[in-house]
Amino acid sequence: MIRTNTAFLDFILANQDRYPKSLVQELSIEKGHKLIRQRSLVNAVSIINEGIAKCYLYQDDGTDFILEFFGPGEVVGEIEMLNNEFSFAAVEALTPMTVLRLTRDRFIELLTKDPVFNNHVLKLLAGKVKYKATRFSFTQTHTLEQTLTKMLEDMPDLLEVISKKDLVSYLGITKRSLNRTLKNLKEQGHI
Amino acid sequence: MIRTNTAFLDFILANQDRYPKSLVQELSIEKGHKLIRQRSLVNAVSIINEGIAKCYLYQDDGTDFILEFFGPGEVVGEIEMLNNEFSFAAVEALTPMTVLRLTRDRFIELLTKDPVFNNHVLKLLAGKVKYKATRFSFTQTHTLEQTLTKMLEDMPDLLEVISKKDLVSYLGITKRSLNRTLKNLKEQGHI
DNA sequence: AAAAGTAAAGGACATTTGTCCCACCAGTAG
DNA sequence: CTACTGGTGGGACAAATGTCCTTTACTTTT
Repeated sequence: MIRTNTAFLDFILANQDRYPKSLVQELSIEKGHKLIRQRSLVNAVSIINEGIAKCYLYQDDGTDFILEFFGPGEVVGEIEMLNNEFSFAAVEALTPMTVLRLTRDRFIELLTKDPVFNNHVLKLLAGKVKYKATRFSFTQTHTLEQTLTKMLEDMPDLLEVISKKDLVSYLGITKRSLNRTLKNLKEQGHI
Repeated sequence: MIRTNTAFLDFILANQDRYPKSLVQELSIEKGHKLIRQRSLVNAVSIINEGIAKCYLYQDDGTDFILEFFGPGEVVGEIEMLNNEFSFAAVEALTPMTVLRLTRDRFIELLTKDPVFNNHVLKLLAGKVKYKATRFSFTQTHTLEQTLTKMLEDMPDLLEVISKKDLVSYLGITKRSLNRTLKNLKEQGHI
């Protein structure tokens, strides 16, 4: 549920000496800081080194919808870079983070000149497609109780790591529904 | 709602002479035929030239969930190819189709040797991510009536092109709910 | 045209989820 | 200490959606 990509992070870290500091900049991000704002220009790609971020959309009606939780190795901003469009989602640090940041030019350069880097980006995009597809399919065709049960099986410490507020946004439901369902699961002994 | 990618199709068609027939094979597909089966090996990438296909997941409980409708220029099988995994979704022709098919090796070769081809694939994946993200966010945070209203605004001939059965799978709802909501929209004069 | 078979529409009720609101508790400013 | 604040949990009811089954409409057959 918190997505990671150690293969890519390892690759980047292993090659960091080949990428001068000025081009792959290591940054610390405070909790709550936005790596990307919605509907803004994105001019850098960030690879998460440490920490967790949420990637979410906010709708006209004020509700947030969290698409993914990003952990180490996940990449942020590449979609906007490729599409040459304003960001369609926002990304915000849920914990203190460190990220490796590539400028737009450097990202494009690596993409065209380093086939291994290019392949990592292709795979990572394919992974995002697959993740969204399976997650939304499941969420859409199962009740909240079924979805929550599965999430808690996959990640027993879910409720310690992700705030209820964020969980609510991730599932696209209300606080009330989450509380009610958690209560049911407890009464049934599933938690 | 039916996704297309004319830029990519134009590029492929314009370069077809450079790609020998044996390597970019043009195929006719009958309505109902599956371009990809779920949980199977995929050894070719298909670019849709004409016709419409549905890309869907089937779950354990027997329900289908349609992820996207693909039209001309959309690409099928590239995700499995990149991830080197069995297919996670199925793709089936809704109309008679023609597709341009690349073998695995040819796809990899173009990806590594043709930067323009590579860039098209990157963009196309980024587009799929964005499409899924915005669509699911909307569906999850709006009622069926709101979602249907928007779909009918975007595509007034929706009900003529897509069967109710497929619409139900696309929205992850039941036939009953669709009928009820359509009836309401008619009574309100929105259709 | 009548009968039979099949798919689509919808009524009645059940379940799931949302809305509104209140009670409770911890922190903290006055 | 008191009063205010923000966050959390949950009761009561409303709305949305699903399940089950009947009715309608439309083919096909005879």
